Amino acid sequence: MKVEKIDDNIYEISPHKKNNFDMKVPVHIYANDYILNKIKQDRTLDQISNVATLKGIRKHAIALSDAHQGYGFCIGGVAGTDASDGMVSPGGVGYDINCGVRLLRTNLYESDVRKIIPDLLNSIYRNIPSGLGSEGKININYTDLENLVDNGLNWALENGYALEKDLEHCEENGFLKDADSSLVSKKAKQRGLGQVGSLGSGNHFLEIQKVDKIYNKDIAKKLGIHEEKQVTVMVHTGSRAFGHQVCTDSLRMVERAMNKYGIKVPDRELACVPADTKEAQNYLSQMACAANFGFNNRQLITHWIREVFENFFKKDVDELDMNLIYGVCHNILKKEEHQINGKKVKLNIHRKGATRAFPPNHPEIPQDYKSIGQPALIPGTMGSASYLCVGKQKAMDLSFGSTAHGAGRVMSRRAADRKYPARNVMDDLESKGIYIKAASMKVIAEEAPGAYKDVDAVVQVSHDLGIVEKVARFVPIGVVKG
DNA sequence: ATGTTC
Repeated sequence: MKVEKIDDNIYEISPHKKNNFDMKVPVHIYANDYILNKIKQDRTLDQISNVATLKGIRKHAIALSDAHQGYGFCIGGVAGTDASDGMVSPGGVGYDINCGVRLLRTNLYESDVRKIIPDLLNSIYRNIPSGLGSEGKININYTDLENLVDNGLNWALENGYALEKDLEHCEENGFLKDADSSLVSKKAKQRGLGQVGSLGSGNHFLEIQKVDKIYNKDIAKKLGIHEEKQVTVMVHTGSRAFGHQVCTDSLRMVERAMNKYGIKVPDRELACVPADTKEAQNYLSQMACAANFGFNNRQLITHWIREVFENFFKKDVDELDMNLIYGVCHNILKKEEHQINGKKVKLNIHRKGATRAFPPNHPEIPQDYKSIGQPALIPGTMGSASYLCVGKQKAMDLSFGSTAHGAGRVMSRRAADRKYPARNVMDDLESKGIYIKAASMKVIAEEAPGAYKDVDAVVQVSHDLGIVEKVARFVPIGVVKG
């Protein structure tokens, strides 16, 4: 497979025949030498080239600077398919539907939290169920859950778990309208029922961070970030077993439909059906339910974090300025309008391990952020930095308005578990002044910083390409891992 | 990511 450098930080794989399937568009890879070398070490380029063979794909298939191998599609991938009859693929969203990140600010400083960080984290840990199979602490029945997934964050708002302004600062206002819970299996509902408001496991985390560096003071100020050492809180989780089951169910449905319609793809994991089939629409409605689960999951966790801070600092949310800066989705499919060769087209944008990064004045941006662009959050792995960026016009040209979603693995969980003893990882973090509270030692090894790419390099590529602008960098003080 | 193997 020939990978050709066509510009600074841009590599291309030209369309060619691949296992008897024609690539319909080129692959574009956004990387520097270090990242491209990492990306070449797994099946990423093979997978994104397969994506380029899908019927109805437009312009280019994209591997972002955090790309690594996933199920069917690579993670750190973006593909836009014709919204009328192009392919819709559950693997292009992934199992953790609407995994995402939100960033809360505070008016506290490192000196306010440093000494009490173990107590603060323990308290958060007690208040927010974490770990594999963890169950939320609210009691809801099937009807409640159906309301929750059908109405997104409006459910949280009505039930006293959200502020009006939380919704305004959330991608899609925390509500995908295509949701139809009557299409979701009883099994998905049953698995999700106890998990609303739980952190989960793997790379999901909750971090108390401090501002490490501000790159653009004016934009930072508009986002409520004022100086170094200001404390922020970041939440990274998704739709738990509910979304996982929706993906499993949908893959099975789509595989059956492919047999029925006689659709062939170069990799079985790329199961897909055209957008104008009932199966594609069924998947999109179920995916919307899982997305709405994810929005509410992060919202409940936010609510409980606020409670803990209120108790600790004896001040309310307003006094602490614990406002949501923004919340983004990582794994999601959206019907969006884009321009290709000067023509407006409607596309189903699959973002898998990719963050929407719309430029200033885009209609989807909240009113108070219109002039600065959509905040795009790019978390690192535990012990490394996270970034707050804003989307730029170039993102519309290069990546369907998207950027990377995180550092991106370079090593499988199993390999990391073998290579990094959890004790050593914890000692390393503590020597850097990072306190960690984890549900298991295994997760610490699997999520060792060395198992990921360098997030600074990942973000720098997006910044240098001009698809986002760096606004601020954050480093953790304390981490809760599921 | 996930009651980590339908």
